[in-house]
Amino acid sequence: MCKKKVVVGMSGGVDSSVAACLLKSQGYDVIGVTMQIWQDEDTTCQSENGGCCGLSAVDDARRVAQALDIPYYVMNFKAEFKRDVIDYFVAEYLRGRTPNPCIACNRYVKWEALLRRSLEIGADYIATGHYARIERLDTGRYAVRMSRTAAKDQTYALYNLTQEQLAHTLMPVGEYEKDEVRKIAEQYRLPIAHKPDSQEICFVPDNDYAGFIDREAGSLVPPPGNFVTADGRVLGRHKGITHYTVGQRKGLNLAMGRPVFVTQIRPQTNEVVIGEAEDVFTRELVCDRLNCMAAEEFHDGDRFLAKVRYGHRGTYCIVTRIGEDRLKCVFEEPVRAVTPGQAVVFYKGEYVAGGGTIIS
RNA sequence: UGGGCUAUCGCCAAGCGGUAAGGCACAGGACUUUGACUCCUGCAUUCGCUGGUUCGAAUCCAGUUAGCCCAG
Repeated sequence: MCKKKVVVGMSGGVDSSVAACLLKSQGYDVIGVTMQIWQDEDTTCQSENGGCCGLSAVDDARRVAQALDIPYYVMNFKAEFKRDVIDYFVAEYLRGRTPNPCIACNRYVKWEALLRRSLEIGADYIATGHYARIERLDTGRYAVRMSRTAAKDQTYALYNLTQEQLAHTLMPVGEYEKDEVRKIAEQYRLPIAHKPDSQEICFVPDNDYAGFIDREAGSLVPPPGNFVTADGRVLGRHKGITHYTVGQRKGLNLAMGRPVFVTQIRPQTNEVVIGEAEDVFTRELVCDRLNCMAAEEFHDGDRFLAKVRYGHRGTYCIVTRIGEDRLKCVFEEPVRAVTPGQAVVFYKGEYVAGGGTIIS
């Protein structure tokens, strides 16, 4: 018999480690790979030499691979990551939009680049530690399905994967609850069983993404401008549109006596529009750059549960085609902070039907 | 130059002789494989200044300073 070969993207965290573990016990020929995407060589070297912390992603992943007795490699994807994630991220902010780097990273780096290279070395699949399931539907199409834990569902960030990519992907962790995953990590005595999960944008460790953009884009960064109301009244000065996103409250430095929020960013006039809490709600949006997943295509009148951000519970909407690659969604109730640049993901039941990028 | 009004945390604002509410802003934390939202905690030994009356004043009195309004 010929064991299926699978490359597991290992971040050094609990989930991807358990994914590798599960696949191995399921009989796959497992290869562990950590994608080097932005870390400095220096940093990696330092911690590898056993400095004070010694807890880099690579270190942890390597130790897990050792514990599982699987081959382990580090692959360099810095160029792809720079082009498809960082440059995109910065360019979007300069345009006054709010990108989702994880979605770009998933589609273009984790899947496109890693999958290609994995196939090249003879793998049949790649696998990750995402809380999601991949299934082949009766229609023959592949789709991402919500993880068994509704509380820990990561399908939103995966809506943009292609059929081809899905056909070569495994997500074993999606069948388990989060605490089950931790238990498995403990059972197998994986060295990272107790690492905390969660982080901010991985390539902005200090969480100062505006400062990151300043360093990346330099003189291209838009200058300070006015905070205005929808009817044009000037309320104050802002630090530059890259510091803001729709729905934002904190950091405005506007003492209006009540909380106020960003309702719109106008790159043309370099203005940030401020409004009341209720002004942040809208009933419709337009998106483009569509990707179909469970759905073969989108039809006028289709009704989906739509998520407008990671962690959104979802709101039902009716879609209408308004262009070759463009859709209008009308929600059944108001949705908060629909933000250009973010993704809208459509669900049919537990399956991702598809999605697109919000443009207004 | 007369007359009046107001001066309390970065902003707004309670307080009316009994030992400084609250909101906004801000800071820290929680939550979170994006940005946000949300939640929790913190935030004036001091009330424009100087004296006085009181057991006791941000609260009463006098003077002083600043801003605003009306008159000229």
